[in-house]
Amino acid sequence: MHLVLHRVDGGVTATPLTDAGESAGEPTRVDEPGLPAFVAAHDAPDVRWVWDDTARWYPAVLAAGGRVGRCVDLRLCRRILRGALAARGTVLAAAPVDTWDAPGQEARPTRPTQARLFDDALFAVGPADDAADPVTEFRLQLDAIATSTTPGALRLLTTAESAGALVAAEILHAGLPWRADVHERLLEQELGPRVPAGVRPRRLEELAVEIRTHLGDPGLNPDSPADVLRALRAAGLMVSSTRKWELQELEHPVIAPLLEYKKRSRLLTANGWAWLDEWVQDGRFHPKYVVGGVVTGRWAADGGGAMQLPKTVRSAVVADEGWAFVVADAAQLEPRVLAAMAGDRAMATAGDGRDLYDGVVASGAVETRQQAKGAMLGAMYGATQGDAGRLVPRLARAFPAALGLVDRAARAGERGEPVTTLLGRTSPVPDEAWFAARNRAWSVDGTPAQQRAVEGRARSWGRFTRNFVVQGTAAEWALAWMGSLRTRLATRFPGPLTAGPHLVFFVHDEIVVHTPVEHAAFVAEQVRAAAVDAGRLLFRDFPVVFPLSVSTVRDYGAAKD
DNA sequence: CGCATTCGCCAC
DNA sequence: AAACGTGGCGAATGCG
Repeated sequence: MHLVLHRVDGGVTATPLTDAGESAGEPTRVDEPGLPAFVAAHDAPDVRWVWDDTARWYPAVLAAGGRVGRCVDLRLCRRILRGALAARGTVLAAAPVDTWDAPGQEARPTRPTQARLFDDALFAVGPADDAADPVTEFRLQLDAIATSTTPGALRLLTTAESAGALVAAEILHAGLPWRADVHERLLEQELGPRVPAGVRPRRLEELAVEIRTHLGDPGLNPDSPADVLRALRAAGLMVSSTRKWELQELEHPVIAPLLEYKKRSRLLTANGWAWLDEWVQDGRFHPKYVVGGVVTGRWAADGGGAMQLPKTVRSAVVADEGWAFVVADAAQLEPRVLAAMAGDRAMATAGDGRDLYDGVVASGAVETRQQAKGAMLGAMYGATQGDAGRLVPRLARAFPAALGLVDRAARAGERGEPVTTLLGRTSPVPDEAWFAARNRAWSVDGTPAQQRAVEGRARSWGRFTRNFVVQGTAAEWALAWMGSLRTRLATRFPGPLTAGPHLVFFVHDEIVVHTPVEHAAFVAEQVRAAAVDAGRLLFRDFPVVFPLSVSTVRDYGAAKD
């Protein structure tokens, strides 16, 4: 049973449809304020809410203490289906571009102007009517999935993506517990007492003085790479940039304070007092995830740098009194995903019951874990040089199926063809200029220089498609993992979201659940069970395992990584 | 002056 | 020692 929500004539209609998309009764009219209560009254295990954009509908439900079990996020699903190679021959694929192809425009709480306040007082303006009919769109999508070449995979992908949208909305709502006092103590310790924006904190100023002294340049601005580079060269140091890894190699008294300055300066600018003021309210950081925000299907984050939360500040993430965090990280997720999607039994065996890189060493392909890791990442990223590049051929001999899969993806990309993830998310193809340049280079008046440049660009696109298939399928595994965990937790704790264990953070292959201490063991068990679910959903009975490292901690900084 | 680009670091 | 994927973000710098 589906209930399709639609804003029309100043209110909301809920249209019941069968699973096949056929009418299952008359639409019900609800007024906007009554929507959360309506959703609460009608949510059920067999109900799937259909709406244009989860971020536009779900926050009000959550704010009222409600939640839903399942949904279809039409905008996210449209984007997947529109691009999917497997749905290329469908009516949807041939339909002209319309508003469903536009990015989401969730109701952003913009500050109303005086004029708006005046209008609102007069007319009590609610959200505008929806331009497009979600029932029509939903049926178009059902048809696209059913008539695609891989209906099962696309059904799973769109379901997982929609579940992801629910998770993202719930994390935004609940927020990550954040102790501003702990964070402030850390800042004071690293930088000195708090200073106004634009003023260099004491510890940084001391380091700046040291740097200037060592370089004999009293006017040096250590925040200016150009300035620092000039000064380093004037001091006789041969460097091509001021990057950390390059400076680390040098022997000079300025290097230590300079690296120290860069490290602390980064803390100040990325997660200093300004960040704390802007992003932490009432003891919570509310990460706004963008589901499918990365081409590969990975999530992105909008503001606050949620996907790049430095290890150094994670100690400020402290569970509420009587609560704990269950932190779980999928070990060597991408190579395991690659082994499974390629059906590479040798690689699956390497990862069975142990660290996968240790297993690669045990297979005899390479000598050390470090080599195994470097070569494996190199194979998935397309390394051609250095240690990794040299070792990739040895992996190719040991694991021909897995390496063959990424190589085929790379070659398709080099030809300008799309590639797909396991469930059918499809890569973009290069723009017209890419093809035009290629054709020009290989025409009768193409020059060798043009041909070299074009080959370089082709290899670069090939590295993108090589990685796309693995990164994108790993993102699908993570969606399935979170989706399954979410359902498991909701089944056991059906009340308001934040009254029981709930997801509060996610980074590609790692999740954090905030839970009452007494339920931590149950949560840890469910997190592991959900990982098994995800493996089965994607790879059925292929013998690949997805081990997790799970820790129960009071603060995120204490989690094993 | 605002906007775009570059540099460099953070995460996976 | 650094070349090998996906991103966000902030300060400095370049440009119209």
